[in-house]
Amino acid sequence: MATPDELPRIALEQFSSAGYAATSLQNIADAAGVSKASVLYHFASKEQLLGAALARTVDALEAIVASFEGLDTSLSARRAFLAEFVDFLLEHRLGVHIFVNQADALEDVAIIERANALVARIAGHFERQGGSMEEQVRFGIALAGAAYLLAAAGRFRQGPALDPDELRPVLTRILGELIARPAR
Amino acid sequence: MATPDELPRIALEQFSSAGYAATSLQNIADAAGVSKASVLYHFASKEQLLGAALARTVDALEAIVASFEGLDTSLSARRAFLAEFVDFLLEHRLGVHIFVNQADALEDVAIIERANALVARIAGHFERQGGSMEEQVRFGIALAGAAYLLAAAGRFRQGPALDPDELRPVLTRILGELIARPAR
DNA sequence: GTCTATACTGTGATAGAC
DNA sequence: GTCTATCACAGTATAGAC
Repeated sequence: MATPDELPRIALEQFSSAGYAATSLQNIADAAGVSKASVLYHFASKEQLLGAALARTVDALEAIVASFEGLDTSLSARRAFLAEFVDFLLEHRLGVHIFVNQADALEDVAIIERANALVARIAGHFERQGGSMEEQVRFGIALAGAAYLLAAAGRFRQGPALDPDELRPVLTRILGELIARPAR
Repeated sequence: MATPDELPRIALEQFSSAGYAATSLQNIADAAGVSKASVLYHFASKEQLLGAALARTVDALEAIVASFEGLDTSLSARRAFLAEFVDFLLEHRLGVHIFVNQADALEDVAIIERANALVARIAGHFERQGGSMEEQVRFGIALAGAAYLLAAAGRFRQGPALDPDELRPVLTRILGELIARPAR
């Protein structure tokens, strides 16, 4: 039986893998070993539980965006952003997965709106730099591709699951090619 | 009021954007201008409607996989595959979006299992060529990134929505960098 | 072939005992 | 703070009139 402060983590796992709509409070209560009513004692609604599950992820994203917007538009600044961003993706992979894959299904949920606005700010910054549609596309592929990969890591792989520490340099290199290349 | 053969297309749009679980038969019936019972007259269950909505996409994917597995592992063969693949992504963007983003939420649905097996075959082919975990990661990012971008195109963009014909060369170049690079 | 009406199940949320 | 019991409602699916 899980303690109440573990509920957001348990909920996050299910919201990420099965989807918010497809995950019932009963599912979460069962996984936590408590009753549905007990879950709703700590979080007044399913939506508030989602908010609690995503709070740390949105805070981390906000910190990244704030520091990023203070930088100039040089390649080295992009590379610095990238390192931060990869760490963020690795640490908050389930939350990011929800933002990317369920953003429009959950578009009227407060915390999702907040996250969408933050992603739009990053994307806008990248677009202003390159000015081209291609830069926008590159950023979208990098974000969504990484989010998918980290949440689904191992689904299509026969071998052992992907290890975060093994993944970090690979992800940094690939995302670097996408969004922090030298200008052509 | 839509004709019955338009129902799969209408359903596909909603399943892709709002998610399968979050889309009710009532939503689909309303969008089609018919009653819920009428939808269920043509498709015996919600799951069968999903199957009809995804049928063309899975068929197209199967054709691509079959032709691809007949090829050798040269760079030119990869490039040929890529051209086919980009066309497939552009034409079936909503279906691909469902496969990528809702695959594990729908893992016990027959047509999703079929699609998962096909994607695993492509991924396995790519892995065999490169042999490295990085090749697998590159493929995952390319697939999921493109799927997200095409389904969500314009969500984070202030300007006009992305045009498929404008997008094709850009997508081909970016995915080419990811999965059809010259060997290093 | 489309509709209204209905059966049945599961949902989010609340009340109240302990 | 956790539980059982219950509420009102929406979900899929079916029955039967037309």
